[in-house]
Amino acid sequence: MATADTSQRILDIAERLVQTRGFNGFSYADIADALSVTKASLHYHFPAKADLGKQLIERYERNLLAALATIDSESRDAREKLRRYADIYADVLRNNRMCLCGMLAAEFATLPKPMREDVRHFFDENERWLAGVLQEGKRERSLKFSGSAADVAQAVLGSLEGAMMIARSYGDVSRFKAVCDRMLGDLEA
Amino acid sequence: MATADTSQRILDIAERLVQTRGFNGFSYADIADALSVTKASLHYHFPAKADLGKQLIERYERNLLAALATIDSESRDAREKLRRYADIYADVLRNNRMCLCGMLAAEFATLPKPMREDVRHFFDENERWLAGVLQEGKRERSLKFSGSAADVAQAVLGSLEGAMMIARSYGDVSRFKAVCDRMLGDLEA
DNA sequence: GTCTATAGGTGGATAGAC
DNA sequence: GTCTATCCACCTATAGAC
Repeated sequence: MATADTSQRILDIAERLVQTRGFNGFSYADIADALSVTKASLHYHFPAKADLGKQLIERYERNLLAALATIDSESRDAREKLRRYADIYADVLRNNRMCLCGMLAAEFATLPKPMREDVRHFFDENERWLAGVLQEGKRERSLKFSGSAADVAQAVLGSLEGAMMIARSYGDVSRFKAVCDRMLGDLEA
Repeated sequence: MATADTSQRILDIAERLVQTRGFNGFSYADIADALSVTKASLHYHFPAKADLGKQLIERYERNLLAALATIDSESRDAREKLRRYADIYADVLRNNRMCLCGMLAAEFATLPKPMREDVRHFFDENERWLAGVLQEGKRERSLKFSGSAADVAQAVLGSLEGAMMIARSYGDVSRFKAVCDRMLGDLEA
């Protein structure tokens, strides 16, 4: 479709801005410039910046869950699922972006409350999916780890978010890939 | 000393603000309120916010390097050094703060250039020290890992920063401790 | 070194015409 | 739905008195 509706185009621009500059690092004026509309017309679609932020997270989570469903349906084993999950992060970084919610986690204390709950929910869903994959991998013997799947899921998520954030400071995707491959290698049976 | 000089008191307040709210999340007015002085007097000590930010990172790094020197001199083996390194992060988180440079890494794209270089330098120093400790641990057999010490150092730093950032979103230090203990356990021989 | 006062700009947000 | 015009709060920063 060449004609995405206006709200979606606003969200596209805003998403890029948050992932590169943070929620406190962009303004309605930035979006207005990029879209060649006025600030006032943006307020028609998203009355307050908090509304925009909340819908941003919710769309981001929906898109991720859809991607995870695709991975679930297309992968042969848990090992492959985990590899493809990490690839999602690498692709984001390749566009010089940070994970939307990783970025918002840093700004957590300054976020409107409704956004905070959504950020946590995003992490919860990631860990839930990861724990499932890890458990599956242990059962089928494509993955190995000690301790609970939930604990490992938290460690994996934290590693990816942290490595991503640091690698972006160096503008160096290979740095992320190295950390990533190491972690995946350790988990593979 | 009850009488720290004014510049240091300004840096103390600013440090807390950056670690909790980010560099774009506080203003000179916030510091002025906390110190009961006017904004204008702050500009006498730090003409521009970029100057304040730069000195903030440099002091933070000096303090960290001093702490690492203490760890080096007081620890029996590399295993203990690594544990105490992780404890520094846990203590920061216990004060509801994020690592100063982890925070700035998220805001990297919006930072004044001189601050960016200092942030990277901070990470470099952390990794350099970590790689030394890891190498030492391998030699003396208190630590074990595959691959290069430099690669593992990057993974460790990324894990701690990421786990810290996510745990802070939940206001849950035990979440960080769990990830941390798991990682350290894997590295101990 | 700290103050008052203020400049000059940008932030999010609203009213009302078209 | 998008525009012009505007509000008001806040931002970083400076000038100049004390």
